[in-house]
Amino acid sequence: MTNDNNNIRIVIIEDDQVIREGYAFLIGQSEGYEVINIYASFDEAAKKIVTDAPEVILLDIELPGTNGIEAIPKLKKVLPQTHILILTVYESEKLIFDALSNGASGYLTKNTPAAKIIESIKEVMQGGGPMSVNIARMVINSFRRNQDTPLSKRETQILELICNGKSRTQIANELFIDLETVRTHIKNIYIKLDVNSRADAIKTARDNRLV
Amino acid sequence: MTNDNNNIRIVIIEDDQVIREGYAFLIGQSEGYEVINIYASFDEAAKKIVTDAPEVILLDIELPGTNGIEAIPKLKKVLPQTHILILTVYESEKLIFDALSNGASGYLTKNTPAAKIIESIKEVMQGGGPMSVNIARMVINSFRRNQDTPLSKRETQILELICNGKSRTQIANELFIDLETVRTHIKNIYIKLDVNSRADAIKTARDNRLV
DNA sequence: AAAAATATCACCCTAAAAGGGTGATATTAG
DNA sequence: CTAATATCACCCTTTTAGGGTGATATTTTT
Repeated sequence: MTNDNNNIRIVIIEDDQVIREGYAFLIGQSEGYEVINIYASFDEAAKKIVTDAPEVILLDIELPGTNGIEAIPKLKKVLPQTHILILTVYESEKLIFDALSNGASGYLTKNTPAAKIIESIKEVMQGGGPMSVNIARMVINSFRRNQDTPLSKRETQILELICNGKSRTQIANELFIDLETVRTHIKNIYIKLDVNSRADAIKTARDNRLV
Repeated sequence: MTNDNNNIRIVIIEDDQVIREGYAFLIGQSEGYEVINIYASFDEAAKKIVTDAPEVILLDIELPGTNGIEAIPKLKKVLPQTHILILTVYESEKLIFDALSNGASGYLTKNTPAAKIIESIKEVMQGGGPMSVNIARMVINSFRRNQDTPLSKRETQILELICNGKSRTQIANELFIDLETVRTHIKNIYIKLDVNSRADAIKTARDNRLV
């Protein structure tokens, strides 16, 4: 342990005492890292964390009181420059995207070895976005379009514009085709997707990654 | 070099001869990896790649003729199970998302050390999604919502429903509030975003990551 | 405690848009 | 050569969107 103030200042918020103190010990004894404080919940951390002024927060999702996902925007509000690294057992797609859209800088699962966590802390400080490999795959898949769509190219294109909230008229103008042609395409899209409204078409499109 | 058919079968498509053969050599001499073929362009690869039956393709973006981005869906069409790893100097957000949405399984920049590339090949075979750290940050940032939105919580919620193509009536039903209340919120959203149509609101929302 | 922002509802209005039905024709791709 | 695709046309009714102007209660911030 050193008093060198070039150390990366870290705070851990994690309800499991064993994990919390385990990580604190492992990270704290690494050269260049300093665990400023550890907390069992966000609510406990809330009062003191601003004065802790951490550069990186290791945050669990399952916490008593305010859960980790909800805690992210609150933490970012008082510590905008601080990087938040999610460290959790959960691999649900919804939780991952909620965490990232709320402002998390990375997402690690708890089976991650300590060395990798320590490396990830440095990475996040240098502008990286550390993720466990399986998380990365989920994130990548969320971009991937379905390769076997029932829709033709034109229909996909029009469906995309519908997802952008464009009206038939706007679509017609944008594609230099007649309003009636747009209508026909939309009708065919509806038939193929088995829907009968824009909202349903968008939902089906998103669910099946057609856009 | 070994004839062991448990090796990971790799094809490299890369126009720079030095890089192409350099990678081929480095990967080929690694235990468990086998470079089946190397090509200078997709068009050259197209004829033979099906019989190559690679498990992983290392693909450059800047290629003569068909570029790497366009090549991805064509490759996935004839080799649906094959993982495509983009290996390029480009770090533009558009190229990254185009690559991923076209079906790439990972995205590495060319400054990546050979050892990391070799590790990434194994990772992608095991269901991971390897990315360079800076790429990962860009991908994560694409999920991140703007923290200082001009909109209130309710307005953000309604804007999200608008992005899902919901009508005022549907929104009212979903939120258990009056149709007129929804109207008022939408009016206020329009004022705050300085727009006057759903399509423009959606565009502004997406551009500013309000949703 | 006062001021500002937010969430809720009401009613005026008109033009645009959506959705369903039916049919036709030219081009393209398998 | 047949199926899919892309294009356009006209019938119809109901819903939606957007603008204006107002009120009131709650919540948040100052």
